[in-house]
Amino acid sequence: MTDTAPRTRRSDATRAAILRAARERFAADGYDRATIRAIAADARIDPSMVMRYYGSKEGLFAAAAEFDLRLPDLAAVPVERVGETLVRHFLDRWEGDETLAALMRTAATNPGAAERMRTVFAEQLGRAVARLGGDPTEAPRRAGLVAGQILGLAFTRYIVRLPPVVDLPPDDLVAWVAPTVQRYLTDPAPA
Amino acid sequence: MTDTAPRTRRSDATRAAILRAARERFAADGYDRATIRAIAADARIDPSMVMRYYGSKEGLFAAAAEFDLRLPDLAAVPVERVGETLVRHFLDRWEGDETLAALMRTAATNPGAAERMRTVFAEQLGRAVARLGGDPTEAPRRAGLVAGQILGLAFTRYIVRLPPVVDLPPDDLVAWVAPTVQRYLTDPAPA
DNA sequence: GTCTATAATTCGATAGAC
DNA sequence: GTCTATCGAATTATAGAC
Repeated sequence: MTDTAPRTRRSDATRAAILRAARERFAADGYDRATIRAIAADARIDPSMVMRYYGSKEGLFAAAAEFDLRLPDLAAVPVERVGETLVRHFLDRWEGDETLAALMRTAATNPGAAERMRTVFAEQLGRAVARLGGDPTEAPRRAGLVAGQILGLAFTRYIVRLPPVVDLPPDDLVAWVAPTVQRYLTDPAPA
Repeated sequence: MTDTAPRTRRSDATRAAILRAARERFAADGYDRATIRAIAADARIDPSMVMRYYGSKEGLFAAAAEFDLRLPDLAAVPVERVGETLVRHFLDRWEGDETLAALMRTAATNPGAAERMRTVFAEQLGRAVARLGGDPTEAPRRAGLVAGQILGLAFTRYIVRLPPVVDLPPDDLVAWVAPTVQRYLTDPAPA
């Protein structure tokens, strides 16, 4: 143990560059069309490095698709503004991070990514909704309805890029959609 | 012109079988993962037949992705029930036809399919919304918001298959979501 | 009209030199 | 640690026999 390279101190920079390029490519092209070769070219390294560091394309995607919604604590905001808070948070969150787009594009055809998506929304959003109080047995359903509206917004704005939705300024979007989320979260279940 | 095969009467049955199989495969797997070989195998014909009839994989998809939302005339229903009518119609429409799922899966990564999707929703849903009366300059935006909610519902229920949304009976789904669509269609624009 | 055979690519993954 | 070389598999598309 008296060698000159004491630490397992490989090129963490390379590793990070791969991950960054992978996120971009997966976001832009989805799982199938994003090739290891293209990702490696973006990261300015050899394709075989990707295999060395992440084992396989699936392993790389698993690492690239780690996603924390970073949801705020809904118990800390006035209950009548949870809808607005949540919509604005999601808009901010994914305007600055393409990972969710990558996950959506991939989940459309890849079962593993769909499973990941189910986990992310059931656990993270489910937990945030549960903290609002209310009937605990209803929390998953309310979270599911919110996910439906939020993901539909993401799909039309960032994936399909429907012009009227793309052109709407964030504030207008919040004004339109927040009441929907508010209702899914706090209104009594319909008869 | 006195031949024994007077009509360009090729095997229309084969052509239809290809189209049916293509719709199923594209719906289940998306564009990239749905191979011509698999589609041909489903249709019990040779892969080269697909090329003969549709020219290319893109040509086949274009034919398979023709999609008519078959929207009802919203001017013919009581204005306070247009939301309910629309949500119920969409649920019925795509429970019985996988083409929309195929289009969504493919639009996630294929620019041509995304363009098709924009056209379908802008033209068909846009026209239906315009028939409701109201400010014509607002119709596209309202249609876009409705598309966001509706497609999000489809994405969570049929693509990602989020359990709480999958488990909700259609009637409950209508009860929850119809007010949202109703508001996007008929409420005054928020300040 | 239908099928066989194959061309031309492209991709993920591996082996091994340096 | 990084790269060269290549394998084996899968794909779309074409040429041509029957």
